[in-house]
Amino acid sequence: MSEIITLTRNNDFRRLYAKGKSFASGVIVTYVMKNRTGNIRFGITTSKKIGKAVLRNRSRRIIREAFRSISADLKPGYDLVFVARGKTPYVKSCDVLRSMKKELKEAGVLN
RNA sequence: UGAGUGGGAUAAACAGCUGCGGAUGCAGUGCCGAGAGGCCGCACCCGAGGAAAGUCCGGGCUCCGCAGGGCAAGGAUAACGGCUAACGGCCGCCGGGGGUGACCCCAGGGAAAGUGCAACAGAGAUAUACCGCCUGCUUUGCAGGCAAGGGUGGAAAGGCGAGGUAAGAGCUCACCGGCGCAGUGGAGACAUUGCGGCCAUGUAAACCCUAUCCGGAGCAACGCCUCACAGAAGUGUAUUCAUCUGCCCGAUGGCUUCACGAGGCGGCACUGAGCAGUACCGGCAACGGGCUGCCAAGAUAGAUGGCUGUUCACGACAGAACCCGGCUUAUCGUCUCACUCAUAAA
RNA sequence: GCGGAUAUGGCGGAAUUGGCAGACGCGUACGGUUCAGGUCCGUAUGAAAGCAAUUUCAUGCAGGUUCAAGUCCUGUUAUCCGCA
Repeated sequence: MSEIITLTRNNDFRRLYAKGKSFASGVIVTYVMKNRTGNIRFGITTSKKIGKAVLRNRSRRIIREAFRSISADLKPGYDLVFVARGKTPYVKSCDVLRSMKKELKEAGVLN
């Protein structure tokens, strides 16, 4: 039985940026790395480049919603970080879902 | 009808399913953790803004010694009267400026307390005599008088007209302006009337002077708890040191400097300078009082998303983070109230 | 949360107490020197209008004070930095 944990520490994010594999599309960038906990751990990055607070919140919500609908089909034991890009707050969540699916399949995390 | 001025309200709406955060009630005392603590089920309710923003002011709250005295230094404000917990805010009013008008704008104290600066131009810039005008003489000029006219400049010794004179000049007079004194009105700024009388430019968003006000730091404040650690250097009992800066006095403390890990809870959402309404009372108004109703975000990587359907004007600026009162800035529109001008009609 | 700094041609970077802004260097273009290139020397170089003389607009942006603002004041935008 695996559970979903939110990444909070800056350390974890740094480790993923440095050592994780990355997959990119126009709306989202995904960093993937195996961990030994047996759980799925994920985090979302929305930098100030995206825009003001409203746009950053919007990006985060869309990504979280896409992740929620896909999370049942994930293999356990991975750390994931999703980075929003400039376009992200202006697209619909199904677009994010599509590219997230594609990137996770490429990474081999998807069942 | 057109053009405009000043306020106010609103911030797409409705339905269904699902997802997220929180309060309350009920229940197992089940699960996780070394511990402080945390998590899980069901029901029902609530869940961003007019600016939540900028952090420009004023408070509350907390700690620093509960906040002391004097002189400095620094900062803020600036007609007058009021409102307010307070304010650099608001209301009223005065003065000045703009607009045909509704109305709008003004850092709006002091330049005879002192200092500085005013480039270039110009004869001369706080002082003067270049061209001039007038008189006299020994007449290509010299001496004396004058400051009206010319020219320069942002600014040239109140303005304009008349009298006056050798030529001129507030030298005299009328009007205007400004200054001083007195009277009247007003709570006051001030207005107005009378008399006297006319030498001193501008700049204080230059230094400065006057009046009033200001202790510092901030919720990563601060308090409590759990596990871990209990170290190194310096001062030597008060003439030193610390408490926002300097000096003096006073007070308190006994230590000061460096090092000081990981985590949890409270603070924190609460009856509060509270919010909404009002055919009520006082006040021109800001506002105060009365009455009625309500107590409905509270996260901690940070809650509002997704899908479906319908409608329209097709949706701007934009996300609470300790809490209030303002100011400023951003903003697609829609509705509404009062008023002004023009035209037409009555 | 608290606090500070900066913004000037294509680039770097001057401009004393407010008083002629675009100094100076780099770059670019043209010309000269050379058989050729480099070096070196000279001229031009913010934008718009105009044949030209010249005029207007230009110090991040919007206002204000002043006779006069890159400089002083207020608001605002962007960038950078410090402390906890």
